[in-house]
Amino acid sequence: MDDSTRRKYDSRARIIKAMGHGTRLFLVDELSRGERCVCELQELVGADMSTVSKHLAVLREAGIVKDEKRGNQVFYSLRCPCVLNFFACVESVMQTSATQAVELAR
Amino acid sequence: MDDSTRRKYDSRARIIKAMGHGTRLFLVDELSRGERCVCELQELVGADMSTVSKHLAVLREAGIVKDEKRGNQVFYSLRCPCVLNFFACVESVMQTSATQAVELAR
DNA sequence: CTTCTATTTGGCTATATTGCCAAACAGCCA
DNA sequence: TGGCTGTTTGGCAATATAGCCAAATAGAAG
Repeated sequence: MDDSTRRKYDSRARIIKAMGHGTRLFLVDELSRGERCVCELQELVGADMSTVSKHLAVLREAGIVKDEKRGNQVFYSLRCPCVLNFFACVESVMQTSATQAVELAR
Repeated sequence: MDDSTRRKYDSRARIIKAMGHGTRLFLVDELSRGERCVCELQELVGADMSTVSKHLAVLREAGIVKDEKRGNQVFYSLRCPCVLNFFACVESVMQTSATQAVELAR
């Protein structure tokens, strides 16, 4: 694999990797229902505010969410709702695994 | 977020995370064109065979690929071709970022 | 200006991931 | 059996990530 090919896959993987964490996946799912401010998200996640803020920064740097400051709050929302397609595919992978596990057990 | 919710998102994130690495994303892309044995993939990736094997193990454990031993070779193939949907979405995220960057520059 | 609230950043430790080498393993063939 | 090829596993060092606390920043309101 040459350098430019590697860069191409690395940059794409970076976006996927941003969703590859339980908390961040939860944030994306929650944002699919509309914009939320950091404090709302922090409440839902139940982690330190700084932790949630850093997760949101990862999603923002990957281009998955955007932020908008209003007053002294920051509202986050999905920039590319297509990321929700991931959920259906992941369910299908889990389904396939589960089905196969049952078949093996028979 | 309660424990069962956390587990739910963690297990889904684990699948996404498996794709969140340049080499593994490349492997999935290559496997979308048909099954390949480890030595073919190793040739294409250009890393140590053990490295490629470990990446394939990550994809296998996530349920994304399956392996089949024939003779003394192991052939890998996609178990859930829907993962290819990720590519289109990732392109769209990159497109959005690029478009916005251009607009900001104007 | 001071204070208060909301958020981000810096810094740290604990943990996880990556990629290489060497060794183990498995199937094939002489 | 012994050697050969293809693959996986164990182990290690380097690097990256996660999450907490404390400190910095920014806007709002007194």
